[in-house]
Amino acid sequence: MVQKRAAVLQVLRESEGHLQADEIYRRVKAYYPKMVLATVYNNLHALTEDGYIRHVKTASGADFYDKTPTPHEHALCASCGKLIDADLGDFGAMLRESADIPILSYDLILHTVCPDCRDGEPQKNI
Amino acid sequence: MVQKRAAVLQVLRESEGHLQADEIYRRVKAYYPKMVLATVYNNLHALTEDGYIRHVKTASGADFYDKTPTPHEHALCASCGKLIDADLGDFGAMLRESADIPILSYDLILHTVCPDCRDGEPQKNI
DNA sequence: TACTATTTTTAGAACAATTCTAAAAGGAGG
DNA sequence: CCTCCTTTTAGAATTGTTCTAAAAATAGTA
Repeated sequence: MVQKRAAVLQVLRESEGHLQADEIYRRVKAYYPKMVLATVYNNLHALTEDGYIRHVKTASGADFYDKTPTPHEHALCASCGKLIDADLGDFGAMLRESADIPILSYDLILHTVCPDCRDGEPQKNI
Repeated sequence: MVQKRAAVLQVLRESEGHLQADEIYRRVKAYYPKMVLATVYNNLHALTEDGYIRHVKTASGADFYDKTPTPHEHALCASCGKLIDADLGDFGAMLRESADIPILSYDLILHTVCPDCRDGEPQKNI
């Protein structure tokens, strides 16, 4: 793996877990000032293809990249805008059982208030 | 309700049920050639606010507007790109029960192959 | 090492869907 | 027929992402 790709991966792995492309860009730039946003996207795509990370699309706003590639669900905090992991048990199986059509895949984003914001802390996003 | 707003609503109501803004624009233009895309968006927002229709956001590509405002789930056909209704029983309740966090709302889009495409018909979107 | 092929990076333009802005037009009520 | 409020228009702006073509880096192999 080439240096800049490794840096993108490292930044994401050292993060809380879910970052948007522009935040990854800002962080990688600290190491590689010449880095360009297109390179971040290139590498995020490559890393996603290769199964190192996961691309989490959202209906509103920028997509996130998740350092954990194994399938699980996500929630967006309505207060601070952070993406957090959500445990829904074996939701996928349940979904497939209850649906009246064959499900190839699905995009699910829950909207919640994250624990930090619930406890009266952060809220950087209002 | 003013004429153009009514026309937007009518076009959607006379459709199969789920249209994107630019398709609504094209259809309304048949009645009002001077219609402008911004007006379609204005009216779609107003109609959504007033509960006449429903705004269905997607993670990839344009959003849809649904003539049926009552809550239900949706699936996108991977073959032709159409949005169709999906019956998932009382999915919302099930979701809230199985989640480890409070759920304010959620965005869910299933990916499927619609009945028409399954039966070897349409596929306009490949 | 030298040569070639492939991959990665860059810079900047392009893109798509949507929103914004400010002005013009339309309609409603007194 | 004024005045106010809503709707419409035209076009620019925005946002996040992708594309393009050229340059640079890297790898593979003789």
